[in-house]
Amino acid sequence: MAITKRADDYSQWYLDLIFQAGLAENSAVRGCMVIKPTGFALWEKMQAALDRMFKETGHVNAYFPLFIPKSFLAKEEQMAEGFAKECAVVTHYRLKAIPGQGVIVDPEAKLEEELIVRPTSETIIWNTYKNWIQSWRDLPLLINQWANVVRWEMRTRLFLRTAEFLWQEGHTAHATASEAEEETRRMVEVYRQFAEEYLAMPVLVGPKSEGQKFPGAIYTLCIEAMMQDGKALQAGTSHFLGQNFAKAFDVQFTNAQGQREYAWATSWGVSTRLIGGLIMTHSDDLGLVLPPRVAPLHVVIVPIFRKEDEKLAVYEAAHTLAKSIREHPRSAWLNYEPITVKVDDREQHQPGWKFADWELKGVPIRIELGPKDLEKKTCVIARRDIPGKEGKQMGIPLEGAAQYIADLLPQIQRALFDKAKKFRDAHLRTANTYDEFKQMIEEPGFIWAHWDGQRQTEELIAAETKATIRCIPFDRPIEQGKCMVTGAPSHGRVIFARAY
RNA sequence: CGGGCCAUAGCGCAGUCUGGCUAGCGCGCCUGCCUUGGGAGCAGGAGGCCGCCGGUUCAAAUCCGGCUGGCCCGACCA
Repeated sequence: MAITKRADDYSQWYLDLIFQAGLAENSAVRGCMVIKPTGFALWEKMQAALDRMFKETGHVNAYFPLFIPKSFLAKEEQMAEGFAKECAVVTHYRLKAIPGQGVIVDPEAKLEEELIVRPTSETIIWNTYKNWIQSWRDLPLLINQWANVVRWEMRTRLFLRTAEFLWQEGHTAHATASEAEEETRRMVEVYRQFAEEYLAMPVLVGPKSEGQKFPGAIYTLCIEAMMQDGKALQAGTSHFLGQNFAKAFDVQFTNAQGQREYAWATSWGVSTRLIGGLIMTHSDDLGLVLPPRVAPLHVVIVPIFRKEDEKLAVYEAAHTLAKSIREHPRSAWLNYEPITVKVDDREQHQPGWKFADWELKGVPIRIELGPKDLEKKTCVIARRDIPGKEGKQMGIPLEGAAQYIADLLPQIQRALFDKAKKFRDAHLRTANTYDEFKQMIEEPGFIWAHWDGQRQTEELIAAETKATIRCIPFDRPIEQGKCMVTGAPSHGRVIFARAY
């Protein structure tokens, strides 16, 4: 029943929380999860906000096939190499029923060319773009897809790494390199904004090292977040693909000067992994803590009463209050969606049980309403981000409660971001020597260190310490130094950490 | 793919070593009473092919053989 404490076993806490809050569970299919209604509602909130931001930056949605002919994957060499080891492959198109033995794969029904279940859609999409792009006037092509993808991972963890996951993948085509690079940068900025303003999750933004970039990319920009155990989570990536895919799929257009050119590409994505990141950024030993801007339910009202007449009066007041909150003027801050409220009228549970239950579910605001409050025409408002007595405000007049809540939600959002940022910054440290680094990496957090820019050096560090370069932040200080391993010159520190 | 462990009620487990009684416990579920301002209490009740197949035995959850599924630890990863 009780959730494992974070301090005792962080990963067990994470799993306990997901099961008990009812976000997801393991399915009958190895490595694939069932996202339960509560978890999916969270995903829908994220989708809605992101989709809006994509549209505001000029993108439109489309949908491409789940299956990709095997030969497509081979056309872009780096991609084939990067994903070959984790692809699900469809080899047959039919089963055969054998009486008494169930079904077998019909050996007669072998596909001429195997189909890959998409691990990402660059190949099928660029194969399609070939037909869509002829002129510079067809560009830019700014398309996003909401989809599921499959990567056959050896070891999986709910939300963070599952064999199948939900995501969005943007795939754009541009007439010039600089336009595509601008797009790459624009979209990582959209992700930063989403992570920080909706998920209240502070992130570092910048390129990945050569060794960590996406297969097939010229470079990869990322947002990188720190979890409460000090490990890094890659929360979103935006890739500049150069002309790699245009060349692989022969996507050429005629420019304004009448010359044939290959198109320039970007791709960018975030996934249901963000739900894992959200959990590991804010939640506590009592359960989930949701930032108001992505919380499917903002307010829950717990009625308290003894006798039948009290019950009637309390319920009536609770529903009146709920109505006043729902009908409160909408704000841009919630994308003009209403504040969502639920009156917890479950008769089989007592108030104390309900308090704990809603804390587990992460609802940002809980209102307690009982006979004592009704006498004074007030209510008690409790903040999820400040558990216990300190987060309770007594004597809020029922009249002004809706306004109070409308004001409180942004404060909670802000407090969550500030707390997470304070934690992140407190766990950003600097190492000057490799010995110092090795010692520091055993403690939670990120480390700023000088690196010579060489892939082999990063690989050596990873092999010896399990730490990788997470990000080369755009806003890092310019600082001349020497690589902590090789002593070769470095023009600035990069961020190292152990990662999920 | 290497190493370790597990399979008994919806969930978590005991029982297996040393074969034998009606297979048990906690949580959850159902009914009723009582309670409700931080995870209440009492009473009654439902729920099992003991993973599957075979063997030993008068007798198997328990011993033996095989199979299947799952979990954990390592190498790969959004």
